[in-house]
Amino acid sequence: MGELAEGFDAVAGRPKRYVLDMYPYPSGVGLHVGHPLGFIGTDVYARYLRMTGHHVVHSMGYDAFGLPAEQYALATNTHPRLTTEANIATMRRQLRRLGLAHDPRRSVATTDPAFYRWTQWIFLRLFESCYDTEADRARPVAELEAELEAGDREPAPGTNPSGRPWSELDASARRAVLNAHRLAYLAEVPVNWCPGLGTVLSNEEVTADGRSERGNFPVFRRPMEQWMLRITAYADRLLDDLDGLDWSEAIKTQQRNWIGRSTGAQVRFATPAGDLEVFTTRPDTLFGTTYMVVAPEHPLVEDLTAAAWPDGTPPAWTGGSATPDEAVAAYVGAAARRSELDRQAGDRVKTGVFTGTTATNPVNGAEIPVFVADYVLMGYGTGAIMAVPAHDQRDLEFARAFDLSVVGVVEPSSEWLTARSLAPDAPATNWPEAYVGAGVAMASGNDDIALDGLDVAAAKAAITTWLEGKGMGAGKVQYKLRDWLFSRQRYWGEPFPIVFGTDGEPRALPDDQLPLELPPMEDFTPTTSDREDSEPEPPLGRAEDWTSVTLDLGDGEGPQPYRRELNTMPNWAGSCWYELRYLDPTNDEMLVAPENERYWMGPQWDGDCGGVDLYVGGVEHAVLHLLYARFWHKVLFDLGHVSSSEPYRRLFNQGLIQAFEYTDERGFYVEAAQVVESGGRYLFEGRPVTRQLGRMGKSRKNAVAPDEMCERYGADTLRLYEMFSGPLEQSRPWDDTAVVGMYRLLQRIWRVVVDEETGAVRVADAPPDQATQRVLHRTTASVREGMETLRFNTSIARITELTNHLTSAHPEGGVPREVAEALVLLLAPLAPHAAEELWARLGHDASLAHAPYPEADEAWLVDDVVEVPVQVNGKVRGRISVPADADREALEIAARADAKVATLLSDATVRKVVVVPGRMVNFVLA
RNA sequence: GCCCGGGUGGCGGAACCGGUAGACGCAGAGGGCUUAAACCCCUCGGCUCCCCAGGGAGCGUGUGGGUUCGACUCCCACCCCGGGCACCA
Repeated sequence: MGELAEGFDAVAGRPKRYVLDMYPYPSGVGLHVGHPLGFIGTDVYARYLRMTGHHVVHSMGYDAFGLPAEQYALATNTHPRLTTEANIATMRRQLRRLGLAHDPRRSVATTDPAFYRWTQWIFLRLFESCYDTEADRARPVAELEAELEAGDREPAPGTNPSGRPWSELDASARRAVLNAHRLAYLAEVPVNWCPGLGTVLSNEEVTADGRSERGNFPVFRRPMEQWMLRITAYADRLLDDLDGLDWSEAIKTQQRNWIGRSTGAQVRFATPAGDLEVFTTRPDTLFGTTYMVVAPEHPLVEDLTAAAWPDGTPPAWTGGSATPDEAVAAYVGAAARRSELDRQAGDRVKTGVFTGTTATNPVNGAEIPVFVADYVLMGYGTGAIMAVPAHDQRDLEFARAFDLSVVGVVEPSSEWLTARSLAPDAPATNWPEAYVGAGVAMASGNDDIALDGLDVAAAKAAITTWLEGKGMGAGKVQYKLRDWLFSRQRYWGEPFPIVFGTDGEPRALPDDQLPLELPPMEDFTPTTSDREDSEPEPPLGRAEDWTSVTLDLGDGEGPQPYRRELNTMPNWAGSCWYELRYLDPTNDEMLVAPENERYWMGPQWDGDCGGVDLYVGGVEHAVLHLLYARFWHKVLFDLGHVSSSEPYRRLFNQGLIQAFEYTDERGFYVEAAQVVESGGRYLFEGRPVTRQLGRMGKSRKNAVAPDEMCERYGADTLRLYEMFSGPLEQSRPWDDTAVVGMYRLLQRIWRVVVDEETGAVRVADAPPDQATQRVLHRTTASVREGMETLRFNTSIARITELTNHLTSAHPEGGVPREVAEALVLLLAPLAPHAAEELWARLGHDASLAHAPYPEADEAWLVDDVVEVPVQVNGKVRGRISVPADADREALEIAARADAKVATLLSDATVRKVVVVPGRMVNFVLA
């Protein structure tokens, strides 16, 4: 340990360090051509970096291929496309052909016990760490406990339900307080239970229509005791630190939306059933609150339900029931039966029933009705809202449906009023929609406070201060982000390094007892079911010798009987930190030596967060892997294990190779390979089908196998084609016929060096002529630029131009050796196999993998003579050849001398002459 | 509905900071080599029209305006395509 990562590519005396990482599986471990794009792109770049003198660690991503295929498929039971060994064998073969064969030295197999060990080690750090609400940094729970014991601080608000001081708490209450601070904790939480997969899923793994992201099975909500990771403690930093990252705005926006920070206030409304708390982003509109709503799942629903309808209750509020009890029970029951799908795909007509109870508006003492309605979600805020129909569209729709009053408390702008043909003094009741724009407060005052005339921000601040002073509310930041559900009922995954004593309390395994390996099992399939009420049965529960053990945890208790945790960690666990392991892959004392981490990933300049220099991955990990990994990395940073505060400084999202897919009149996919085109129409078995561009996949019957292309043209042709067809970040269709172009290019380059008849080298020792020098250096500069900016397509175009120049300048061979060698070196990162072979034929013994990449000589980049366009009134009317350094005057004289221009100028008045030296001349006529 | 991307020849795509639009490749046309085909090599090509084989004119980067001597590039409005979020108070 401690040696500067020999990495895998370390070269003595090459000090420029570079970490290149990729997450190569855009969507599961299927076989589609999106993968080679990422693979090849990073490989090209890594080869270029090595040749330009960088010290490179090039990770090959989070390796799922270390698994025995059958076990993997059975254990996960989630990849419809990866179910046979043949599939994996095909993928491996494909990688071999691409020259990217599985190399054990370069891969960190996350299923390797040595890797498990450190994943489990990090989990224990999470379990034994808390976050401090004041410092918002991870630190050992033991520190917090000592401070509480010494009376230096009190438990953070919300972590101590009893409210009594630490010294008066019994052992179990103290554990509960500490648990409420831990970054990894057990909790009975409503989870996403997916019987089809036999496991629970995290929020991020559930799609918007309530199905599993993998396998597309229905998902149900139910309470279960599960391991949770307190990612919410990092919400602010995960949000704020996005600003310093070199990531696409699209991904940053997705993370921002997912974290969903909103600032507002929590306000308490008094009701006969107790206080009802709401969260609002618009406390300034408190005076416009005309009713309240609680979600059907709200714990106070029952208490809020009155014994009888108050006098004068409108019939529409009662849901047709004789008593509030009946009405609320019917509504809550109906809401519970509606699936997530119905609830969101519905027509969004506002429904609800009155509870029969009123609440008191704290600012004006008004008695306002409390409703139960499903447009309020239990999962956000407090599950209850104050409704301000004048300034919230949803509330307005509900108010209109139930004939509730609408009170405007923010003056609409005059534009808004005129656009709706409203008089300035039109009452809010007449507004066609809620006013949500900026404006000053009106009709908002009581004996104590007056908001009238304040703008929205000032009014928010004033009312929040007032509420705090009265003890009726407080400023509050609310997040959409939830804690991360971290248990899975699967066999395959890291077992938790946790055992339970006879008291039922969780205990950490000591670090020196890691790794905890999975027990060998005959049958490790999850128990799946199609019944919503089925019970989760983790496969590990069937390994009885493993689950019940007698251990000495080194805690002074001696050997004791324990029961192991039966759940395993989700597949995201390993991918949260694997990039660190590449920096020090054989270290068996720590996950990564600090000096290695500092060298490769430490901050490079003032204010730099550090991290991987370039991370290539698909966009679909925006709120899964990329959020989880940032969270883990920040915890490791807080605990002092890494010096970088972010894992991936720069993120590059590669595009996918797409393919045309064809559907028949019923909308079913037909075999794309058998569709024929005729006269602009597409026919399958004689019947017309519709064509669409989409992702490749077996189910879409449009997958093309790169294998065939490799077979026919070789890996280099495939690499070149994939890189050439467009920029790396862009998705684009696969075109079988276009592949041949790159094959021809390689053949022409081959023939520059080798005589095909005799096999002899046909380069000449003569020096290149001026024209060739110019093309060579120009090409070199452009190719380098394309490489730096990951625009490999333009680099290949420039190499093609150089090749075209050489073949036409030397049709019989005899290309100057130094030019031929430069050409081969330029090509090397893109087509390494062919380049290596040519390099050897040119008489070099050593590989060109670390040969210096050609450099452009500035002297050859400037032309003596340039051709510039001459415009008349902005239209090009001629071209002139002038010395490159010609001044304005000389340019104008030359331009006027051009025969055609002279004709156009002869009987016109030149009003103005614009001359850009070296660029163009423009005559503006009167 | 909101938030991100993106619209350039028959096709994939080039074009630095506002300065020759269409590099490079595919497909296509014509020619060479060949008994023939394939491979390979050479030439041509944005669209429309005009003179007559070499040029000339007009129109052209989703649409409509604007700024500028000059706009694929900058500004305003709109249309279309792709992706994400979606009753988040």
